[in-house]
Amino acid sequence: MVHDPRAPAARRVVDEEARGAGSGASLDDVARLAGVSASTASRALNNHPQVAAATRERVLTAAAGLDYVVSPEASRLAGGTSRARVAVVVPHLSRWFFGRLLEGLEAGLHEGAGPGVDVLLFLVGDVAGRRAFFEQLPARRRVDAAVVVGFEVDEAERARLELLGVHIVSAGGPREPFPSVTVDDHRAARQAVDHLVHLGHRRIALLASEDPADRGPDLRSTGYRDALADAGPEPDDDLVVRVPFGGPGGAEGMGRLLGLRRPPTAVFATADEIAGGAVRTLRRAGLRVGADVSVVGIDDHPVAEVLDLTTVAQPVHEQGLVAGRMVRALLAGDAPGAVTSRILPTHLILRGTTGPPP
Amino acid sequence: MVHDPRAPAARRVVDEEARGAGSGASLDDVARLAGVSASTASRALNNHPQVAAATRERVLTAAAGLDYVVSPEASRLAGGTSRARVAVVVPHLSRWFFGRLLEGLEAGLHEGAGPGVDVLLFLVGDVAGRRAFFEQLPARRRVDAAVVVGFEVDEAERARLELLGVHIVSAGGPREPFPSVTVDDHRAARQAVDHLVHLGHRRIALLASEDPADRGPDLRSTGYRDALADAGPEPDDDLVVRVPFGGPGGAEGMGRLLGLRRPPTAVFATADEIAGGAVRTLRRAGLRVGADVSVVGIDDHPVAEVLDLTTVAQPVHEQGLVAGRMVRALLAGDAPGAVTSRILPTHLILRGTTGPPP
DNA sequence: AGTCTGACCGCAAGCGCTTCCACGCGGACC
DNA sequence: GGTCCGCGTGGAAGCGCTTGCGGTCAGACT
Repeated sequence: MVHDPRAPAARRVVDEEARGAGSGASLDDVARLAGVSASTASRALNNHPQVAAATRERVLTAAAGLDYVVSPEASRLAGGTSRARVAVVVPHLSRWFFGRLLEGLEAGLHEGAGPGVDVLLFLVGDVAGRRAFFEQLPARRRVDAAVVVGFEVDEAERARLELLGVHIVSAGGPREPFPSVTVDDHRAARQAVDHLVHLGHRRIALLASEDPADRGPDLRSTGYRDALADAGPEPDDDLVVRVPFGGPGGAEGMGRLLGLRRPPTAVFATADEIAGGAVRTLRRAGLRVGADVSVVGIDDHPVAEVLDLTTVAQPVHEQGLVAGRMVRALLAGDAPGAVTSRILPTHLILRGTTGPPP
Repeated sequence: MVHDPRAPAARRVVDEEARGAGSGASLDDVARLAGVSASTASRALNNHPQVAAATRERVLTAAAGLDYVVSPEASRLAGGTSRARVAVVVPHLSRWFFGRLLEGLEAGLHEGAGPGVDVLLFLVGDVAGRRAFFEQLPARRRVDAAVVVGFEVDEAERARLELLGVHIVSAGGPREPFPSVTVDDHRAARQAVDHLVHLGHRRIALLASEDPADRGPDLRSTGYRDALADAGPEPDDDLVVRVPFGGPGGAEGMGRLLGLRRPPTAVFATADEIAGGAVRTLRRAGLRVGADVSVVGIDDHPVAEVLDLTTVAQPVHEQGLVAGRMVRALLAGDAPGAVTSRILPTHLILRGTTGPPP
């Protein structure tokens, strides 16, 4: 921003430069070329029924010839209809889960007819970034809806958005009091651990992400705990290992477990990516995965297929899809209360990394 | 807000509904509450030096109390400073490469001080979607710059954007006549294949993605061909297999190679994800990867680490980062010619899936 | 003491568009 | 043959903000 009052011209020049050549054609130009008034030109361009076909044609031609594009600012400001804007807030993008979910979200947001929406991307890795998002959003940008992916929104944040009239939906995170779509992580973990129990395992380890932000209150860990509690084996804290998210973390955690006096016969990892690392360590140690030691993960990440990893699949793309539809419903005027949250089912996929204990 | 008793009220109501509760506070409200004129309020909010500290304080307090947020439309329309908008155009999101690159891009776009930018996400999977993007962009939305990730932009498309004053930069795709950042895929392929050649392999297969859109004109394949041509082994079409991108594709392609009368002793896959599938097939077939058959990929995808896969790493995050900086330079007024394209280096990472032929 | 200089502030003019209203006009009607 | 009607159009009023310009004071000068 230039404060010097003597420099209006300068600012304009900078502006032009910054914005590029920028077609300068305005609605008035189009109207003039078509020999009509701006009002008529506007009506013609907006497909108003009240303009004569011939006139409309003339206006459209003029607009095309001038490479005219409406100024979205002016249009929206003047009360014209304009595409909705939705913010997508994600903590990561390089993890498969988030990318995949976003693909579904995109599909859900654009499916059907309608005017379509613009998607604003906000990558808020850490808590600070998240807080900044919720504080800044109002300050300068403005969206009609926000979908948060994979993390919990606290009440204050939600209230702030609602105050601004921003719809909010959550996908792939914890259950929320507002429209959300997710899976039952607690149950998914139980499916995984129950499977190990049914195979006869008693010493089952937990390999969990140490990042508290991952999957909110760690339902997958409590699912593990509850499954064990029901099954009989008394908990052994040595068998619970927390590691950084990802393959290297899993590999290192598995190493620690192998160093135990009484190593586990099976391992439940809270994510396939962690499980993958564990598998690698086991193989390197010369152990046969699925025979000497069983490993099960969650997600059905592509790596699971490659590793022949038993896992509990969750419908990631679909969570995004459903969330996208929810946003559209909200944007169409449905009351938030009328948009029902959904919990999508998960299911065990049997592959080669699990088997009875040796 | 005064309500005209007649028709306008109806419009307003619809608006309110569509936009949600929407705080109604306008600049005038703030000004009134603070006991100043709108001009002064505006200046105070925009940190203009010409307002008395006490006044500014009063305005800020009023604004906070009213939960006031500027209307970006009005602000931008009136010539106020506003954050730039950049479109990010990607063909996929669930693939690691794109997500990872976008993380770098985000970082590059937001680094340093400056006003920051808004990122509009466009997911254009197929050619039709891409075409639609380049045609639609002008129609309704408006961005200041676009970065295309991982695909080629044809001259007509580029010209269209330039006409509209939209800067464009390319990342992770082919080299372009406009600012772009990428790696030398041809060279990367050579690094991989040369490695196999140096180990003594003569029958080296190519496992390539069949999607012609992947990596544009398939430089990795030609890199393979050229490396072989230089090394001596005469080309054998049986050893060239094209498969759908991904693990399953790689697995199936490897199966085909294994069925050959004279199977290869080494395989070069144009992506780690494909290589991963190949490794799986080999293991299932009871072959020792790295001893009986060597496999090398490209990318240094996380799966490579887990599979202990030899690969040629490319700096994905950094490509995004550099692209983001280029956009900022362009937005700051640098001429496109002054922003030099970059080709980032790749390097071989030796792991366990390659070794001398049996 | 009179003038001058700034610091602060209000006025008003738009930014480019949409929409309400009024208006002219030709045909359908009695 | 004069109304009435409705279609197609232009005029004008904003949407909410920014900013050049000019006015109003308080001190700081001479």
